[in-house]
Amino acid sequence: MSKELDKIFESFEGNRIFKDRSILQSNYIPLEIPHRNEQIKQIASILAPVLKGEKSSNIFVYGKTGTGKTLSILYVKDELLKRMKKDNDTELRIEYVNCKLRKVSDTEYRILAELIKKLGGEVPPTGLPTETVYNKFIELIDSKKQILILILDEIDQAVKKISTDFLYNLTRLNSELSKTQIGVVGISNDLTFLEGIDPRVRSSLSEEEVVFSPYNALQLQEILTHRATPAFKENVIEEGVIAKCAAFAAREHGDARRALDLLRIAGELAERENVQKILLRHIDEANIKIEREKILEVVKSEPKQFQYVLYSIIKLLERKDGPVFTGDVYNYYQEICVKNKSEVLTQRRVGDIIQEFDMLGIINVKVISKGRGGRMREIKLAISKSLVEKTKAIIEESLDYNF
DNA sequence: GTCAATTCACATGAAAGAGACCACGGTCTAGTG
DNA sequence: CTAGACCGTGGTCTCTTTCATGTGAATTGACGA
Repeated sequence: MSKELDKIFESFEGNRIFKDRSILQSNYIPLEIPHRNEQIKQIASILAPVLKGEKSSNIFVYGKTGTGKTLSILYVKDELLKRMKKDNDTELRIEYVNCKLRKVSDTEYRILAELIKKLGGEVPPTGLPTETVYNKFIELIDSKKQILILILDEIDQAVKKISTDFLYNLTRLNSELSKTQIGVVGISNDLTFLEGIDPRVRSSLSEEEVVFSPYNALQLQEILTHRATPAFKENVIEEGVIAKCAAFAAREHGDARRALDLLRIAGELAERENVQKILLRHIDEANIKIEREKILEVVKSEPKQFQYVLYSIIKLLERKDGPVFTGDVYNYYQEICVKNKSEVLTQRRVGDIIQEFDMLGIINVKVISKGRGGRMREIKLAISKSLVEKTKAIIEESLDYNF
């Protein structure tokens, strides 16, 4: 419904750019997935037995972000469900869970809770022993004869946060079920993920493996064209825009999601400016905007202590050229805490916080050794000057005492 | 001059604590007949 | 007698602290040429 309304509003508001914006959104599942036929066929043939009521092999899917893993799996899922015969006595259920989404499911408990919810059960958000939740899950799925395929997206993240026990339990689950059989599809961004896993779990979990290699610029270009044609009105894209988008994303290890985001944001920018076409410069602007919003959003939502640490880094780097080191940051951070009458975290913790900022791409961190001078992190900012100023302003707002 | 041991200033890991949140079951209270 | 309020216990979850161990290269100092 809302999609239809979008269309209506867009055409009424004198929109000159978009025909159907939703096509460029990352959760949109297109009818065709270019350059992934091989993988889709592979997955489909592995999962095919479930149509006859037999258990399929477990699959492990690798590939970096934005290479179409999730999309392909969901596509196969839909096709399978479409072809499922109604008269079959064993039911087929396929459930998808993203293990990374914070607040949704990044612990064993929550993944199970999420699954139970999808299967129509009910489980409180916390408070129960995990054991109970397991039992409830087993009870729920074993109530009738069915085949269950669990798609666990970003499973590497889950294991990092939980432990491999979870996977072990999962693979062992089949032996505890009498009527139902479970197949697991694990999706991982990390190609080396299975290396550190218990061999028993590894062998049962990755009976089959499917690899998604990154798209190259040419393929990205085709994908973009494929989506842009129905999404935009005719002749609103300047020559070379698509190519530029593709080039940008190809630099980011062929991330198609990124490319689509770029194109969509560029479109929105053009629309807001009320110009007729998406120009090349809109891509640049979109690129900056995505970066900027991502980072400012993060900084805003980060707790006070994190902000203090980041502020220390910014201030210290402002004062002197070249990198700063863990110790400097910690000292300055302590000062800030004292002056703002806030509690001071231990150095151990601050070290972790610094590393988290690195992961977020706000700073660049390298561990260096200065010989007898010790071993420490070398910290540099990884964002543009103007963005730093903006970040600083945001943090200063929440500071009682300004420097 | 050479080489291994030492040393610095942290990094990195593991474990456990604090405090918020919550479910569950039992007990107490107040309202009802 | 019963429904709802009110606890106490035991669970999860996140953020931290504590304790322990690891680490890369400049520095040191013993050694031999």
